[in-house]
Amino acid sequence: MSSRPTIKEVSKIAGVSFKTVSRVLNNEKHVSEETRRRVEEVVARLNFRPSHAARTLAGRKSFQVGLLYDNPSPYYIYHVQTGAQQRCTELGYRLLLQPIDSQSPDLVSNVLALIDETHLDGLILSPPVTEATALLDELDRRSLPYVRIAPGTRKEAGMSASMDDVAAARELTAHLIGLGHRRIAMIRGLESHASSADRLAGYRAELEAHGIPFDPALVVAAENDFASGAAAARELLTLKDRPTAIFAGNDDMAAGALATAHESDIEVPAQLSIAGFDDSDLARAVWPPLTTIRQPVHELASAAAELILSGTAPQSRVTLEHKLMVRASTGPAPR
Amino acid sequence: MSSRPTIKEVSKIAGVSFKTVSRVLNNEKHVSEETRRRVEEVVARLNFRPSHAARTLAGRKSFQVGLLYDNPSPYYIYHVQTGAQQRCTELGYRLLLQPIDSQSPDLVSNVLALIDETHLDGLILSPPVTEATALLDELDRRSLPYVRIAPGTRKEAGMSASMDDVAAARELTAHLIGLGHRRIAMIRGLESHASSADRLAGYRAELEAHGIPFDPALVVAAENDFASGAAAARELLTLKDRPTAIFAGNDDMAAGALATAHESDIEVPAQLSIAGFDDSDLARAVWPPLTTIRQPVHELASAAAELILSGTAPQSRVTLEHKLMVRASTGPAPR
DNA sequence: TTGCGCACTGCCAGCGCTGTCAAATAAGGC
DNA sequence: GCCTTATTTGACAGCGCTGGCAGTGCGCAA
Repeated sequence: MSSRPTIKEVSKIAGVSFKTVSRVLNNEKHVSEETRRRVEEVVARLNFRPSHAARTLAGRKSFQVGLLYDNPSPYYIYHVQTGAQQRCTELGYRLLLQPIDSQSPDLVSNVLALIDETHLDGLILSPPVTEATALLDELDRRSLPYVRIAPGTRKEAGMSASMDDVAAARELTAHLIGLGHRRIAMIRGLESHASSADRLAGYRAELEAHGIPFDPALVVAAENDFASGAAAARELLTLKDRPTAIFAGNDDMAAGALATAHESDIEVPAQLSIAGFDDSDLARAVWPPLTTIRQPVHELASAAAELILSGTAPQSRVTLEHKLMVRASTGPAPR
Repeated sequence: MSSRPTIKEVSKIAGVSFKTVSRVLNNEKHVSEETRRRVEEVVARLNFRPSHAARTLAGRKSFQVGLLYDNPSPYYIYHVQTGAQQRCTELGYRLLLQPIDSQSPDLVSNVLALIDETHLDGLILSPPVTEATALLDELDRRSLPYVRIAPGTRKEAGMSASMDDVAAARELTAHLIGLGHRRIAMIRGLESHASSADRLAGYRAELEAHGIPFDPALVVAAENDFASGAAAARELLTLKDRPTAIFAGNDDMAAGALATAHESDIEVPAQLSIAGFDDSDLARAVWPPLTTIRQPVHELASAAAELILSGTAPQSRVTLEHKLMVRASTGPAPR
């Protein structure tokens, strides 16, 4: 009674062969309008749901795509997940979320295990998994479709959804320069994230475009999190000729810098401007709210899902718009 | 070549029947040590992975559990996910993450569809899905095992993993009272989240235990997010006899309150103490860092996974410890 | 010597679907 | 009206595994 009905029971009640029910479920043609209606009615009445396992086993598709991630930012993960999941659900697919250690020597075999076990139809890679070239090679070899979100390397190859990190970083830097800042520091993120390099490049390019010499002493490395951002800011603020603005590679590090400023009784933005990148929850939760770049994470993920599912050209690339969000953490340079 | 090997190929190479390979894979007894070794060797060499779909179809278990959530907090979701996922992976299960609208009239049928499609072995419910009684009833009827994380109602029934919200709220309130505060306001969260009520109850109980009369004017409702927390704080701070401390039902609302204080040039904690609840990322990212209750989200989820997978008594309950995190957002009451 | 229990192994049905192909029926052409 | 072609339907194998059961070979008691 409470156990699930099968396709055969549906067919018996509808008075057709079970193959016909299968046709209706899969929206195949060559089913008369009348038969289709009758079957659909029984399906609805019995609340029948085809067994995913059986379809996967019998057919050549599993209606499942995997999402690989290795990113400790809850905000980023959350939006990647919801973006991809929404689109997948709409298109009748299931999304398998798979956290994974992108640095592990077993990365490739772990992913292949996942693929073999679940008969995945495709894979969405989010940074930094996007940069695991050994994995990409293996996927190519198996010709398993995959899309990369914000890839850093091999940008020309395969499918991807990205934003223009260089342009965004330039825009943010231009905003600071426009406010009169000349000594602009950068807290750069993890090397393993390709976008870190792009953001640095954009920062540097914009400085140069304005004839401001690039000063390596003003670039400090951190690890994409609050604590390392705070530490980097402490380092920057002890410089003899200290910067009037700090551009952090993401919002977490910017929040860390902000905390350092508070600690040192430096007023933001009166004495020091601080900008972030991502427009995560944090950007609006700290005080003052952060000037930052809104990264369309949700949309990137949903575009990625779209790309992989709607069988487009195997090397389609989508670029989405970022947006400079000017808030209260940046202001005119002090004189 | 690149396509997955099957159990039959493994058996052929190992020189045994494919049923024996199946026995090895499932760790059944009645396989001689030598045969087992030989099979395992071939499995490793071929990198064989049993098809999940086939096992599900043939067997009576799917080795899959679902995690249902409907919570807009990236931080919370992230930790629930990773906690549950880790434990599931360790125990050889796959975790299916399923966001769902707990208010939808189709909730029950949506979940049943998921169960029927994927042959789920069990379900982990996180708040506020834990309170969907129609769903719980249906799961009971089908006798599908489920665990609830931090259930609010029917606490005595079934399996659950929770913390003591009442005790935690009392502890936090006691901390504020200990600092000399007497006019302590509360920003309470969404009614749909059962823990909101518990936290309010704990706050109230502790006040009364100290002979401080409960003042309904000091309790303002908000919606668990930054913006509504900020608005609630604005309301509280315009009171003629304004509170010296605000206890917010979660960190997001506390961060909102903090922003309101900054806006109004009220010094925290010198003129106003603010406390949160959860110890999310936010708690350490804002300035000053929030005094809050550390909620063991990760551990709760992992305990929930443990409960559902290790076939314990059908009404086991696990309670985990919270911890008061005293940081800089609370201080002695101004006089 | 036979019998019996036990540890191990293999055979086969069948889980609930899809793919293939053949059969049945309807529609069109003369 | 008869044959051809298109449309709709059904029969059946088989996807890769597990469950049940029927062996097979061995040691040990009778």
